[in-house]
Amino acid sequence: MTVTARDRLLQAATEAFAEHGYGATTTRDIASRAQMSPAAVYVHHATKEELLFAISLAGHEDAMRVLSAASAESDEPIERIRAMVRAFSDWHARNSRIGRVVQYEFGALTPEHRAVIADLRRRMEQHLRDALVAGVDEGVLEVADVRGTARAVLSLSVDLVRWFEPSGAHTASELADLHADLAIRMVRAPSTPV
Amino acid sequence: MTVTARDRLLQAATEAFAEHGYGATTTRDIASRAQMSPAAVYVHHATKEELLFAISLAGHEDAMRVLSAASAESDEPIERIRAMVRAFSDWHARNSRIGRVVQYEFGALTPEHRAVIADLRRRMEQHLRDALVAGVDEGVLEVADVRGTARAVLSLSVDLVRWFEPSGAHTASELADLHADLAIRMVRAPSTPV
DNA sequence: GTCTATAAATTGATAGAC
DNA sequence: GTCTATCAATTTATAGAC
Repeated sequence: MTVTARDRLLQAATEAFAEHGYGATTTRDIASRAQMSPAAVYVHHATKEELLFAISLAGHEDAMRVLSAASAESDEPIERIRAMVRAFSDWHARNSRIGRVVQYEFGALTPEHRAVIADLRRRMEQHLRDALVAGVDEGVLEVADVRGTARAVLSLSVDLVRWFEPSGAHTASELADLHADLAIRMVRAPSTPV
Repeated sequence: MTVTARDRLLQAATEAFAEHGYGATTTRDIASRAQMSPAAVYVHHATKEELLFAISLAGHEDAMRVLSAASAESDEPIERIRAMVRAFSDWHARNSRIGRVVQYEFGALTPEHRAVIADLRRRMEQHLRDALVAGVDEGVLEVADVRGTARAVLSLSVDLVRWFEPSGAHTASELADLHADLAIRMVRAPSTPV
């Protein structure tokens, strides 16, 4: 895999956006991080917003891919949800800078781009809701408010991008395992054996 | 309570920072929202960052006050934690724009101001950790990782500022009750009666 | 404490050479 | 596809009148 100028540019923009936010990031800062001139940025993307959209779309698609793969690991609701939360937290921890752009810069997208991303988000949330409903139907989960609980479970995974540091108290794996455990405790029917 | 120009300014800046982020907000935008000239902003605060610090400090102190008050409601660990999570989620839902500035613009502060805010945050987290440890000692809670679980419980309350809308599917009260319930399920010892 | 006017620097994006 | 140079607009912040 050759690292192209376009790759360097996306990497540089991701770091800059994650560090200062989209609006506060200058194209000169991006260019400097990617070791190119300010003008070279515009060879690859017409506007700064198009750069953001490319990063946000790829990030959302990768997160969705990871969530779907985890969902397919098991047919049993508890193990399925455990795998989904573990994978989602793990992804956000290992890709915390992309995650920050993905989660915090949604409002900076154009209305057209925002609609594309909103659809991806809806599908991710629906994926988790489906798993919760299946578990309730099988009687192994007890979830009074599926919509709110799905949001809460996702909050657990997503919010870590706000503070996670690889050098911190937990590795990505440790945090993912902890979150998976906590999520299961949030939704498991009391009668279910551990 | 008279609404002073300074109040209008803080209110305007909070809304602008929450909507576009600190870096992307212009002093002209703030002035226009507060119905004053661009120059009038500088009568009340020397720099844009001082405005941010004033908002962030007041927000953190108010959240801390709410958390402490809730903690004092009960001596029993489960009810204490239920009250703390309910109050913290409720505050973030009812003050979601202040919450967004408080949570997302930490990095935009000067190192000196950042240190002040970091200390307040440490104390809030410690407050919740103390309640968890007390519950474990009394045998009503089962928490393998106090530090990680405290963070996770706070994530539940904090992350809602990213998406909460008063016109949405849940009111602030409903969401706060749900989060309090979910948090208790995360930490309660299985043997404890509901 | 408010305004108008403006300084001084920085911004996103483009022109044109190589 | 990269660069240097630059435009036109916008930025934070200030000067000075009222």
